[in-house]
Amino acid sequence: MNASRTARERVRAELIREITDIARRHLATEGATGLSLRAVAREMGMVSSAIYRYFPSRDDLLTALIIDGYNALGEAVEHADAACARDDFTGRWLAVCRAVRAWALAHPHEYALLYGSPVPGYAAPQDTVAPAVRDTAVYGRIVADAHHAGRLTPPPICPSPPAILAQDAEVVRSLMPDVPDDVVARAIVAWTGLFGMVSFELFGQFNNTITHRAELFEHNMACLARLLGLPE
Amino acid sequence: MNASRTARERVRAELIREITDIARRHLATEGATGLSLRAVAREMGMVSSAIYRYFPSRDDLLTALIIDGYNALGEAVEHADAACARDDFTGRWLAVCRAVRAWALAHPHEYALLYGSPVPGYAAPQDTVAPAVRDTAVYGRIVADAHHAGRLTPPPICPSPPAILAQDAEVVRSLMPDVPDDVVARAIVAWTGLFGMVSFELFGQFNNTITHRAELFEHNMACLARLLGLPE
DNA sequence: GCTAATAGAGAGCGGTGCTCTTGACGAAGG
DNA sequence: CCTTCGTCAAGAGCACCGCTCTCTATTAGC
Repeated sequence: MNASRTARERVRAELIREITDIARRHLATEGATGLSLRAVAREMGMVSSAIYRYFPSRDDLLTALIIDGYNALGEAVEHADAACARDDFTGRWLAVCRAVRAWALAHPHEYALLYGSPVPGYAAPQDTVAPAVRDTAVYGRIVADAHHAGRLTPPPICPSPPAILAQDAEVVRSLMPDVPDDVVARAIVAWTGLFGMVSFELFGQFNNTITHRAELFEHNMACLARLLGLPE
Repeated sequence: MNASRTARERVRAELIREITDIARRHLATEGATGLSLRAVAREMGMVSSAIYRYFPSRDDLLTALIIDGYNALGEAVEHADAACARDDFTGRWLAVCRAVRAWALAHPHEYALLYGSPVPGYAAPQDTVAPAVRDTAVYGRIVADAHHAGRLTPPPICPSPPAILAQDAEVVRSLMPDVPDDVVARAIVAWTGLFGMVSFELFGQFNNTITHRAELFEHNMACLARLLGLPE
C-alpha cells in the first residue's frame, strides 16, 4: 500500500524529471521564449494537455528551471570555493568569479534566465529565493572570513557609506556576519561588478570590441579584489 | 513630381512613425515578448498583414525600437554631461551614472531590451552599433578629458593589465583617445560596474535586500570613481 | 469487487508571426 | 486622356502557442 503509493509517486516524479530535462535542453538551445509546453509534450510522445497534469502552467515549468539553474550555479561556485585553501581569500574570490563566468558561458540561456531581463508577467515565487542566494552566500563567507582574519585592508580611496545604508547592511550581514558597513558596501560593488562584467560579455556588449575576454575578466576581477580590500 | 513623390513618402514615414510610437507604448507596458504586430495593427485600425508593408518582420520593428532606445539613452547621457562644468570630471561621471539609472528606471523594458538578455534568434544588425555607443562615447570623453587634464590619478591598488590587452585597448581608445592601457582597463571596470549595479536593481536582484537603492547607487558610483582615479 | 482518484486523449478557444492572393487607388508615361 | 504600373489595405489561411474542458481508461484503496 505504501509501496504501491510510492510506486505511483515514483513514476510521477520520474515524469516530472523527464519533462524538466527536456525543457532544460530546449531552453539551452532555443532560449526562454522558445520554450514551449507543446514541444516538450511532443518530444515525450504525450499530448500537450497531459503536461498540465504535472506543471499547471508554463511559468511553473520556468520556475522549476530557474530553481535548478540557481542550484547548479550555486553548486559550481561552492565547489570552486571549496577547492581553495581557506586562508587564500583572494584565490577564493577569483575562483568564485571564474566559476560564475564559466557556468554562464556554458549555460548562457540559463544565466539569462537568472540574471537577465525578467520574464514579463512572471513573478518569482518564494521558493526561488533560497537557491538564488547560494552563490552569494559563498561570496559572503569569503568576505567575512577575510575580514575576521584581518586580511581585509580597506583601500583608502573609498568614501564611507552614508548612515542610512546601515539598515540594508544589517540584512546583507546575514550572509557575511559581523562585518562593518563599509565592507558591506564595497562587497556589493565588487559583486555587482562581477555580474556586470559577465552580463556585458554574455549579452553581446563586448562584440566588435573586446576579444581577449578571459584576460580582461581576470584583470578586472583582480582590480575589484583590491577595491574590496583583499590582499594581492 | 518630386513633390508628389515626397507626399507619398511623407505619409509612409508618418505611418512608420505611428507604428513605432504605438509599439513603444506596448513595449513599455507589456515588455518585449508582449509586443505583437497584430495588437499594434489593431490599435491602428489596420489589418495585421498591412503592417508588413512597413516592417517586414517583428524583428525589424524591434530593431527600430532598439535604435530609438539607444538614442534616447544616449541623448539623456549627453544632456547630463553637458550640464556639468567641463573640468568637474567626477561630477560629470556621477551625472552620467545618474542619467543611466534614471533613464533605466523610467524605461525598464527598453533598458532590458538594450542591456538585458538578448532576444533569442535576434541578431542586432549593423545599424544599431552607432547609436549603441552614444552613451559610452560620452563616458570615454570624460575619462580622456580627465586624463589629459592630469586629474586622473590611478590608485596604487590596481595591478597593471597584461600586455595582451593592448590590442583591445587600441579599439577602446577610439572612444577615449590617447589614454594608456591601464586607464582603459579601469574604465571598463567602472563602466561594467555601473551597468551591473543598474541591472541588479532593475532585474530584481536587490528585492528583499536593498531598500535605499538611490543612496547605495550613489555611494557605489563614488567608489568606482575613486577606483577609476577621479578626484574626490 | 466496488468506488473514487488519477492520467491521458481529444477537441476547442483565442491568440501569435507570417504568407499569399485579390482588388482598389494614385502616380507616371505614351 | 487614358493606360500601365507600383503601392497599399484587406482577407483567408498555415502552423504554432498557452490553456481549458470533457470524456475515457486505468489504477489505488476500502
